[in-house]
Amino acid sequence: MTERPDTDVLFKALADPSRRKLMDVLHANDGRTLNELCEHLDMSRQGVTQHLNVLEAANLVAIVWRGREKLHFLNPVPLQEIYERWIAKFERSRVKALHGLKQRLEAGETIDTPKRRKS
Amino acid sequence: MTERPDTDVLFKALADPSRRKLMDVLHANDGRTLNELCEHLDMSRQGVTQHLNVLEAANLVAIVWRGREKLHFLNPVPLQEIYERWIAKFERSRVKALHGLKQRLEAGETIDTPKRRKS
DNA sequence: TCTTCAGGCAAGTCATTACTTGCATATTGG
DNA sequence: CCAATATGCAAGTAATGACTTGCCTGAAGA
Repeated sequence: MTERPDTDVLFKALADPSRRKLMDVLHANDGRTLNELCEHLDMSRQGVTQHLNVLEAANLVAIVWRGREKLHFLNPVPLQEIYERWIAKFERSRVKALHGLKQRLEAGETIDTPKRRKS
Repeated sequence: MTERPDTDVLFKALADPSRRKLMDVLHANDGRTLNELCEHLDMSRQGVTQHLNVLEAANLVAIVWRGREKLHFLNPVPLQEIYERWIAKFERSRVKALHGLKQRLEAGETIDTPKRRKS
């Protein structure tokens, strides 16, 4: 049960606030050009381009050329993979997890600790 | 509609394959000690500790001390935030997005392009 | 046609991150 | 009480990532 190769690309694409912002902007109004997107980010055009390349590599954004301008469209499909692989899977185990906690704690004696600080 | 501050910490925590692996291991069997977790990762104990600290900061893993050993438990709650803030939100707009694509393309004339290569 | 506009490519810088090694501390079991 | 075990803390390194600047190319419109 090893990880699909594009999973890493996907998560890394979502890991940057500027890229999430770009997705938000596209979500509000899909099909924008590069220059339009630049107006929402406080960085150089090339910076935005690089972020968009990452999103495109993760298949979260699709590109269509219209003449000299580049239109960007959201593709939410990969997000579905995250849902299935992560959210659903872990949500199902929520009750189980808390149950396991109790079991383990009751097995060992000590619970609270003296000298150890960190949580 | 700006991003909650812990959102970034959460996404960054999920962005590393070793950390996702740790979550998988905990999902398979919750409540493991640090040493047990180390057996599944090909790196030094301190490396694993640092990854676990990131997961703990993101509130994805909870720690309980039992004597000298540190038990780790999954907390799937933050994943739910991702679902609501990201998956559900963008999934709802899937049809809308593709519709917008058609509209934009029909508005402009050119669709296919000559000299431009990329995508 | 020729200037303006939209965007690409390359290389360099700076910060962050992943990981290591070495040593210190607390707990447990004999 | 003491050796072995479980983990923490600090500092260093090497790689990755985010962003910039400068220059180049192709399409549009007066």
